[in-house]
Amino acid sequence: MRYEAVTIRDIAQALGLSTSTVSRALRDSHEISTQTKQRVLEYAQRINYQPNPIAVSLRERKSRSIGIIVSEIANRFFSEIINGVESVAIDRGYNVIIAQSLESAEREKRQIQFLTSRSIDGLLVSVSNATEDTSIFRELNGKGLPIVFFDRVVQDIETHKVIVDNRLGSFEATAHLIRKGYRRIALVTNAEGLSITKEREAGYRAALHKHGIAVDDSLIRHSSPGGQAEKEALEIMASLMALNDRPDAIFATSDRLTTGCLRYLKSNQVRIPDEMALIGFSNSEITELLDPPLSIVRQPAFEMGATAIRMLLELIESKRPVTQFRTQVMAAEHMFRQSTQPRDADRNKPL
Amino acid sequence: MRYEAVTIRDIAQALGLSTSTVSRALRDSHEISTQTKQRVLEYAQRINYQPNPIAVSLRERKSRSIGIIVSEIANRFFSEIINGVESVAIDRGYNVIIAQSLESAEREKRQIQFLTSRSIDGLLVSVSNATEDTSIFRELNGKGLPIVFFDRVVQDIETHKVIVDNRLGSFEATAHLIRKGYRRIALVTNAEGLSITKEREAGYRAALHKHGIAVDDSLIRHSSPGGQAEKEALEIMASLMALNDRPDAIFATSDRLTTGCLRYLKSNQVRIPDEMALIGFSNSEITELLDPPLSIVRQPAFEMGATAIRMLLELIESKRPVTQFRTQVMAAEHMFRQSTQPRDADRNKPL
DNA sequence: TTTATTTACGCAAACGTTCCCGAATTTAGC
DNA sequence: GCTAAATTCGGGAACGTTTGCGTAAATAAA
Repeated sequence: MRYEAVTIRDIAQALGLSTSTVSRALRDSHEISTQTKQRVLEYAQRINYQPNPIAVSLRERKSRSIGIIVSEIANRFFSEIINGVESVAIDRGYNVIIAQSLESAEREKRQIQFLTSRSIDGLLVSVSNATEDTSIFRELNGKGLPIVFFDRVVQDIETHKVIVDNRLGSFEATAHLIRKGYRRIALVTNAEGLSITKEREAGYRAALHKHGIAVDDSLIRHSSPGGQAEKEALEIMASLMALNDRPDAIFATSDRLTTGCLRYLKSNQVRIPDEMALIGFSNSEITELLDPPLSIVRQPAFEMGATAIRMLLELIESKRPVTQFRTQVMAAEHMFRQSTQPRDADRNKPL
Repeated sequence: MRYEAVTIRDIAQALGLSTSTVSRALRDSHEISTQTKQRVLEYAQRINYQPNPIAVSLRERKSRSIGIIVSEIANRFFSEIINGVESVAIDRGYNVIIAQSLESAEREKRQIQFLTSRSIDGLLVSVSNATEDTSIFRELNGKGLPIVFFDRVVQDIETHKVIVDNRLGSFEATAHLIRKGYRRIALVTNAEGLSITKEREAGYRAALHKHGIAVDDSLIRHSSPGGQAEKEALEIMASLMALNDRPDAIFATSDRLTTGCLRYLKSNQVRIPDEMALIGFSNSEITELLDPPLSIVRQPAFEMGATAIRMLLELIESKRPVTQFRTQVMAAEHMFRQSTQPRDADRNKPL
């Protein structure tokens, strides 16, 4: 509290009571008479008493604040997640401290140390694409800090997790392309090592396999950890276009990558979908206004955030240590638009 | 701190010192011998001592955290602002607690009370478009809480502010349309009462006036406070299109409004810019990928956030009360693209 | 040698709560 | 009427720091 705040002691003195009585009255303890409670409550109301959360935190050894670390706030997917987190946190009396890793392992570590040094009660994390060493999470979790992973999880740490069904989401996007007649489908995907990368790649492979299409590893491209995804997408696209047997469709697995691919195709006047189809993961709200309207797979970010924080609060507020952990899997949503339409003429023409 | 944290007392006991000596050694006080400091520092390092920020806050009566309230996180403009804020806050050892008003006056008030009850050292605010009663800011500021307004400021509260040159930004956007041959330019703008609304409208009027075009008030439309901007943009557009003398260009003054206008035009197959030109405020990074590539006025959000927090820290860390306040004005940036091209044929054809 | 000054440290209070424990008063049990 | 139990409250410690003040030892000034 700043500016001469009114404390519990002020109330006590004014009413001729002790601080302990006032405290108890305020917390509606059974061992305070109803009339005393009445007096205290009334007076507290009148002078606008606000308990000092810092003092409470010190005493209770918890801060009623949780930390969340994402790769980047200015990314619609994550800002929607944060919205979801915030919406339930506020109701439960928690505040959320937001930090971003900006896809840097060092920055991630620094931010997490910062968060934990600020006495958070729990941590929500989606790891950066550059983190290889996950020991910090293991240590913190081992020491008793409740952690819930979302989106980009670390597999071998036992705790609650919330993810989308990346495999199915990718499978369906790929299958859609195949149904529309595309055969040489390139996968432009995130950094290797990320959980979501593996899952999405698996879905892509499964779809190809199911339709009897051989996987061409030269069509599978990963962005590098810590890099600028959008810029890398441009380079990846350039190299894909330089192939003798260039792909006829692109499946990009993140917002930034999708944007990068689209940007490349447009600035090089590659017609979409005639020369190259495009579908990608995205949570942007204006993909249908793009040229062409973009087919996307969309993640239920808000709900993911909301479930993640609920799970975290469950851990935080649990009386005894939790040993049973869940992984909540949510379905991705697909919007098929013009960027993956079958090519008008070409389709019926034999190759 | 959670999980059996190591305290200053642990160090004291281990080294046979008093807590005060340890504290002073840690803070490099001159009244502790260099060798004692050495021992303390070394041991603290070894057992990974982290000062408890809660205890420090209680003692120091400040929390080294600041609050920021914006209308909506999932808005590129504001998330960029937050990025700017965060980037300098972290360096200065502050953390930022983010809250959103979602354009609701009640929610804004609740959030601010929440923030202040969490003992923040200062507040960064961009008011919601529904707030009429600004007394809460005045009270808090009067009680000594440092406040810096950004973007949507409240005029008559004396404190630091950071805004963009809305008037000039609008003037130039409007003048651009005029130069391109458009004459009936509609202004689709934010809720009345917002500082930015007035400034942007003024710029629009000034540009028309300078070019000898009479202002037609039927072409000036405000979204309503607290409403869904994008949805309202659709309605506004419908009513503008129903006009006998419909406009030939739209100037939208916010991200959401711009998107709404574009969405309307596209879904009603109104050709842009042939039938209707469009320019709007936006901080989206993919406006050039839209159909058609969109002309925009872009605000230097990151820098705005950075300057706002610097100003706030200046207030917070000032020894004596600050009485001299500044309003930092930054320039908006314009990108003129296809959505405001002169109409090919029409332009040379007499009406 | 005596007195003043510096150096280096410890004691204890304070920040605003919560809660264990004890005590005074009232009520119940018989 | 007396003991036992319940009810209602206060004292005070504790959470982990910082800091004003006091003080012993060491050094300097006289």
